[in-house]
This record gives sequence, C-alpha cells and structure tokens, in this order.
Amino acid sequence: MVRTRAFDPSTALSRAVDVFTAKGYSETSMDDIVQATGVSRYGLYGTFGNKRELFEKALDRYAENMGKASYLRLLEPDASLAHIRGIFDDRVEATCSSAENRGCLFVHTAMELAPHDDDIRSVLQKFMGGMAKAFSVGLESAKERNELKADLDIKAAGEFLTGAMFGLAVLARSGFSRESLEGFVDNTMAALTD
Amino acid sequence: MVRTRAFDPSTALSRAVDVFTAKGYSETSMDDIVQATGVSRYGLYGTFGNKRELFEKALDRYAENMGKASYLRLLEPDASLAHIRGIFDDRVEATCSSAENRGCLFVHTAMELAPHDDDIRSVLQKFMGGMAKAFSVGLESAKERNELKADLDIKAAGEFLTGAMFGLAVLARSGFSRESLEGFVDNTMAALTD
DNA sequence: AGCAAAGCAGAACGAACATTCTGCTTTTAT
DNA sequence: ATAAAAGCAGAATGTTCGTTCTGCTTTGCT
Repeated sequence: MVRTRAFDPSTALSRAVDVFTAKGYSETSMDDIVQATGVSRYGLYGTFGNKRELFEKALDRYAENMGKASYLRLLEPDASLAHIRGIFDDRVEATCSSAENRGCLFVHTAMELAPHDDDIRSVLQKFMGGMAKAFSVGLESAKERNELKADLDIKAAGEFLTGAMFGLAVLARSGFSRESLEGFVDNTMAALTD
Repeated sequence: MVRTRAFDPSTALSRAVDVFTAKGYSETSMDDIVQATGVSRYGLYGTFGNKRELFEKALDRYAENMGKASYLRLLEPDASLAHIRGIFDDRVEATCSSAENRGCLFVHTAMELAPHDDDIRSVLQKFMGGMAKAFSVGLESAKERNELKADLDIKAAGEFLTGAMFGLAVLARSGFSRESLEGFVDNTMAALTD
C-alpha cells in the first residue's frame, strides 16, 4: 500500500552532522545536505521538518557521538589523567588527519545560534554542561589515584577542560600546526598537576 | 566643487566592527551595517568596496584595537603575570557586562571564513600569531621575575594562552556564568606556575 | 548665483536559498 | 493486474540579501 523509503534516516542524519560540523549552520544550504545525503528535499523535509529542526537533531546526534566516543570512558571508575589526555590527543589526531575534520559543532552553535535561539542555547548548555560533568567525574577518579594537584577544584577544572577543548578547536580551524596543538594540550594538562 | 562626505569612515568602520563581532560574517547583512552606521549603501560600497572587503578592514581594525587595548602592555619590560591575567580578567568583565560583548571576531572568522578564504586565513593567522607572540614576550618578562614554573616553554605557553582566550570566548557566548569564566581563567593561569 | 562633481536615499536587479508544489514512479494489499 | 498511498526529482515560489542604478541634493569653486 505504501512505497518504502529509499534512504535510512539515521545514516542521512550522520551525513548532515558531517556537513554542519564542517561548515556550520548558515554556510550549509539544504542543497548541500541533499548532495551529501543523496536524499531529496521531499525526504529531508518529510523526515526532519525544516533546516533548523534538522540542525537540532544533528546537534543531538553529534553530542551523542561525542559522548560515546570520548566521554563515556571518563565515567568508568578506573578513569585516569591519561584517559583525559587521550580525549585531547584524539581530537588533535582527528583535526590533523584531514581539513574536513577541523570543525566543532558546539563551537559553531555557540557562535552562530546560541545568542538568538533560546531552545538551541539551552540544548547547547546542557551538552556543554554534560561535557564538563564528565570531565569532572574523570578528574575525581584521577584525584583518587593521586594524579592531580591536591587543591584542584574539580568542578572548575571540568569546565576548564571543556573550554580548552573549544580553544583547541578554534586553533585547529585557524590552521595552527600539529606541534602547536600538541603544545596546547601539554599546557592544558599542566593546569591539573604540579 | 565636490560635496563633502557626511560620515567619518573611521567611526563607521568602528560600528561595523561591533556588528561583525556580535553576529559574525554570514549573519550580518549589509542592511544591518547601514542601520548601525547610519551610512547609506552608496557610502559603504564607495568607501569600503564590498561586504567581504569591509569585513577584512573590520578584522584589521579589530586586531588593532585588541592590540592597543590589551597586548601592547605585554611588550613593556616590566610586564608580569598580573598583566597577563589582567587581559583575561578584562575579557571576563567585558563579556559579563552585556550580551552584545559576547563575541570574538577572531573566533567567528576562524569558524566561518578561514577554511575557504585563503586571504582571510593568512591574515587571521598573522593576528593570532601576533597574539601568541605578545603573550610570549610578556611571559618572558614574567619569567625573569621568577613568576613562572622554571621549565615552561615560553613559545608554547604563548600559543596556549591564545587558544585559552578563544575557549573563554566560546564559553562566554554559550552563556556560562561569570563564576565559571573566572574559574576558567584561574585554571588557565595555573598552567603557568607551580 | 550657477554649475559640475560627488554624495545620498531608496528603488531595482539578480542570485541564492528555504520551502512548497507537481507530475511521475514505486510498492504492496487486494 | 490493479489501485492508491506514499516516495521521489526537480520545477516553482517567495524571501532575503549583496550589489548596482537612478534621480535628487549638497558643496565649493568660479
């Protein structure tokens, strides 16, 4: 009775995430997404609503991916400073491997949409808060292993690492060398120890 | 023989800097700039070329302002860690004083234009490099005052502070509290000392 | 005062884009 | 095999925006 959909919404969303991450919201057109996904306008609008709703779903997915790929391991009880550093190292590795990887959807969202879109801003704050919290949990484990300076404020340090991740993303996008990015990570980690 | 121009290009450019800093490149229309400056399209195009050229001049001016307001004092021989921290504190103060101040033209440029505009990217790299260099010069003075950890890599630390400034800008734009921003600065400075 | 060069305000133009519409195609239940 | 619901590709629509054009105004020199 019905014709079956010729695309998988989940993989289409993945591609949309890639495009938004590479170019941000304003700079990507629906046509870019049609091209990247191979899905027609009809399919995109029917499945995801409009551009803004698609972006919101892409942001959700991005946060989910980041959580699974990086932040979940911080919640394990044996998380250490090396795990935290590993997240930064992975990011350096990714941004150096190809120019298309030099984007951060959180930074794009903060700069483009957060100031004038209340819904997006509170979603973004939730995700950034989650990042900071995950870092804090990891730091707590590291503290128990005596890897941190004794007087470190764990909550503030979690937010610091979150902000440092964004600073790293901006440097990477500006074309700073791998060596510079690695130096940035070294100094970031140095704030946690003595 | 000629009618005199009714606006001052330099103050018009100042206003354009404000708009671009608040909204970024794509999100500001020429109409926004007409409104903000009170200058007609004719005047803007005649004086500054087109939108992109206007942006480039705004970026120059922004860098110049930042240099004068913050980074020049790092070049003085008595620069100290307190001077460096002062630059961060000022930035926290500015972003907390009004929502319109929560923008950084360097971050906007890095995210929006740097990847696909070679001229803009090299200008941006020059400015960011200048920031890092200024921080390094200030750090060198601070080192002579024995304010820094002995083994600090001055060049890398200058780039670290530059990236940290961008991380701070992203956090501020995302709506993080003043307390969080201050904590970020505390941790940033902690990377330099022991 | 008069005139020509240059400024100005706003209309006009053309392109890009988000979104919707249309005519055709595919699918599956009968 | 058929019909109708739903998918699809691309045309169409309306809007926004960068840029240019037009008709008028101002200015300073003669």
